[in-house]
Amino acid sequence: MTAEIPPRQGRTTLQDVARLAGVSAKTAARAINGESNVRSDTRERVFTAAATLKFRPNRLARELRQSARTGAVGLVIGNLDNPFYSQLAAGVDHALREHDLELIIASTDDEPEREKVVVQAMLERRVTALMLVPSATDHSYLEGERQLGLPIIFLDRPPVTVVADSVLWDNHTDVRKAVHELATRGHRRISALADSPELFTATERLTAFREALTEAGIAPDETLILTSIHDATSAASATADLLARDDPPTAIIALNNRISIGAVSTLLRDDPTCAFVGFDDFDLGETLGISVVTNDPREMGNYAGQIALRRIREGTGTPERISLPTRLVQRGSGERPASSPHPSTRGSRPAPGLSGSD
Amino acid sequence: MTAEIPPRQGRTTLQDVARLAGVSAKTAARAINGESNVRSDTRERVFTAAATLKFRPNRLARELRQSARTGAVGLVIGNLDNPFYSQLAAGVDHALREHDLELIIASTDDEPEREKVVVQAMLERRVTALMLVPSATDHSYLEGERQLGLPIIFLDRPPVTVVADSVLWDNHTDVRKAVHELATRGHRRISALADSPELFTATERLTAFREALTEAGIAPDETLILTSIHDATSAASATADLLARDDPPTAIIALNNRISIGAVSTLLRDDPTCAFVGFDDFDLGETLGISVVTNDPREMGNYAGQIALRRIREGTGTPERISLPTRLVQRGSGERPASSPHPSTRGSRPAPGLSGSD
DNA sequence: AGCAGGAATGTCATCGATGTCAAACAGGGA
DNA sequence: TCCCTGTTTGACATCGATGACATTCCTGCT
Repeated sequence: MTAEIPPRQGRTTLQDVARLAGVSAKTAARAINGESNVRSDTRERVFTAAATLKFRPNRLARELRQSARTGAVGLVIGNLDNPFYSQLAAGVDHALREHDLELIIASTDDEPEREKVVVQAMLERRVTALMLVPSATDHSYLEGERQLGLPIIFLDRPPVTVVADSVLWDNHTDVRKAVHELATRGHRRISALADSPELFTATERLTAFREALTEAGIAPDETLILTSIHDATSAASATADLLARDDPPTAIIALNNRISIGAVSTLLRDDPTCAFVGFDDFDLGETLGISVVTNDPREMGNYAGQIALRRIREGTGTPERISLPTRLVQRGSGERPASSPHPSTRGSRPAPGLSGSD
Repeated sequence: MTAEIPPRQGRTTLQDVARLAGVSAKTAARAINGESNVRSDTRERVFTAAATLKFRPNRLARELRQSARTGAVGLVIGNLDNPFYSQLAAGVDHALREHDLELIIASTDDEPEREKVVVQAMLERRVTALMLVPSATDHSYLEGERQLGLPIIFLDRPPVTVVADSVLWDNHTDVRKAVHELATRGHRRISALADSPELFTATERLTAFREALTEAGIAPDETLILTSIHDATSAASATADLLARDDPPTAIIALNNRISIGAVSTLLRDDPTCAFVGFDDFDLGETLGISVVTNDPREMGNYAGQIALRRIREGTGTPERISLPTRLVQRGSGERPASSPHPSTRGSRPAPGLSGSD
């Protein structure tokens, strides 16, 4: 007759494979998942059937059934535009890579409200672990999940109202060391540029900065401490403003990567004599001879990923708080004596004081 | 009696909420999803019940039921470490942001085999759309999905054996313009540094380079064309080798971002006299006065994201092939006449010829 | 009061894979 | 040949939310 077999709508399912192989769905599943206790000839038949039908298992169904362990990990960061965050993500990606885990990434632009929204979405998707660079200050909304056994790992900034693992930087040691170095070379007017004081890292580093000044016998001059600098552009103009003061600083320390970039670009143009130490490394930092307190965001991401993997395997236990070391890389830009003469030409070429030498 | 209500294992479900609110699961669902035809007092009861139980809907279940439209988009890129890719991802993220779509990111390190694996995983997770920077050269394995109506968008490099939308750069116009500029200023020995010839972008840009030379009446000198440069480090040494030749080029053009960084770092140290044009912008590029053919990966990601959104809404139609313009930004590093004197000091400071002026 | 008709709610099956448990089967020993 | 044990296989319920459809509840109107 004209009765045709209607072409199957949508994707082929395990049922279809089973039907074609002449077995039950369960047996097909056993074969596909490589379970033992399947006769090798049936296994073959199932495989060819699956290949013929281009069968693609549906993870949603599988994960729904085996509730609790999905194959997705959620990562919440500030913004993929910022190399700090994207390298962090690269590190996490690297750690998860071999373990059949997918990485769901969402960015918050450091807005607490958005953090809640994207975390919510991830929880609805039942991620196996949640990793986040927090922007919100209250994380009690995660308490329920923690009790349900969801591994939660905080990166770069610690959890506030919830107990969870965290991987942070040692924001003190090398910042202090850098300041001490500057003080040793005779600098007394040292300026610090930082992001918003609401950010954990900013206040930590500023605290270290102030302590180091005090230790060096220098009274912190609050007019030299500029905060709430969110991007390279404002860092650049803040630096220019500093230099234009009647009594400008002889050294500047920038407390994150974007601020470093902005400050360096101003210094390269305007003032070759000001000593400088940046935070986080950047392209050409070595070539230009810029001293930095450097860290490797990939390492942080990778480390946090390892913790996540362990928690997934072994269940959550006593939360860990890891502090990763930074590294002070002296490349010369912090060594300029405060007494160097100003060049007569402004902006005609990069500051020699900032260039690589060794 | 001692019969206690056992504390519910695992997460609360819609059933639990319904039970507590004294309605059926379906009604609870209607209330939660904001459907009409729910009396406001029942809606209230459901909401408070949901809040009490901290109910979190299970997207896996929902998406399994409504097969076809999940809320996840898959993005396959080379490597989050590379700012080109991470900014691409930032652009996609930005485009999807307001549409309740999650972004699943996987990286291939540009290995064709890995591409298949991660794409496979995304398909199993039933992404609503697939966006990828392809590394494989054969994409016939995607044909089935295409026929099932899955929107597939290629970025940066075109699809080969499958029909799909693609968003590419105009790899010709500005490369040619840059070469013409150099030729106009008298350069005859112009070197090009490119990535692997298997990469679409590398060969396209090299083709443009060769054509431009020919148009300018210069016979392409193959010894000046170096390929298979994969990272900044090898670009730096390749550049150093070039400069050390008996008859070094007077101008160099780098054909992607990592190569640009590497070349610039060598030029800054070793040879201020060689003219240079980079590809893709980078931090401090402006400050250092490096001329570049620039593009905005975020724009590409965003654009591709828009296409994905449209395809998701309106279904796939005739595939589009979009070519985004680049921009030639002249900042001085390409203007150095070939006859400039070599400086006597090597490596003592950045090349004035490469520094920003005006 | 009776009734039409829309609003509100409920029942049941379903999405696709898999855990549970039982049935069918095969092979070896008595 | 028959029984026993271990291996393969299958039937069925389940994960949680929701679509299709049925039922009950109102409200206004004759």
